[in-house]
Amino acid sequence: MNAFDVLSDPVRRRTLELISQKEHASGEIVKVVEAEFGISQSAVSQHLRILRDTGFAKVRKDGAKRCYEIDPSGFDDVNDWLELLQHFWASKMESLATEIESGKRSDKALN
Amino acid sequence: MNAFDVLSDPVRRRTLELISQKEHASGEIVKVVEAEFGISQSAVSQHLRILRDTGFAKVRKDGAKRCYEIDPSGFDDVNDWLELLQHFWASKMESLATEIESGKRSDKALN
DNA sequence: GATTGGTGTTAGTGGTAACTCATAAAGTTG
DNA sequence: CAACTTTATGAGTTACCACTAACACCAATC
Repeated sequence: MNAFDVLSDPVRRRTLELISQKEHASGEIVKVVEAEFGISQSAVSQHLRILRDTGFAKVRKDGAKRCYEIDPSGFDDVNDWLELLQHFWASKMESLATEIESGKRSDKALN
Repeated sequence: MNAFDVLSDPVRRRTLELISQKEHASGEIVKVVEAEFGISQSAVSQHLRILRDTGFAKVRKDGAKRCYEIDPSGFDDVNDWLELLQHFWASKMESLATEIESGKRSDKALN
């Protein structure tokens, strides 16, 4: 599954919000998500699997519990793509600014 | 449709790549996407409608042609969410770094 | 070691989104 | 104005993804 597909699900985004602040046991995440979205433990567990498989979350065993924390590497593709795009239109804005600037200069020259 | 849902589609991402560099007529986008993804003009047009409706693209009429250019405002939600999240784990990293730093200091103190 | 708690997995189902096909609308050209 | 170009829209179909239900697995507790 693609990094953008991962982020397109609101349950997964909420989960990432939770584990980005501090690590959380699976059960804690289930509690919150169950309350806010009304879905089952199984559903949450499947989302957690996706977050693991796509590099958005890391797991640590603590007895029977599984503690999830954020894994920044999952965001690399997304960040790269967004930065590339914003670079493009930023440079377009720059050349527009330059154009306006040179326009101003022309105006001055005409005066 | 959510901003993240918009970006989850590869055709829409490719389209945004195209129009972020310079404005393109609908037909030009169709040509590229048709070649790369093998989908119809209709499908592309429907994607363009989504990009319009969600604030990712702006349109300019030029006779029968419609020229699409990027609209940065669509990215606001995405950028905000990502920045918030990265802020969280960045501060977590900071406190970890502080912890390590203070650990080093303790080591020195022990020597 | 039986039972309970915590979590993950699998099979099957329903809803949604992306597609095609057909058609409309609006502009251009001969 | 008829034919053609360019783009958008609507109806209908298909594929996929998120969900539930049932079960499996492992650890803890009595």
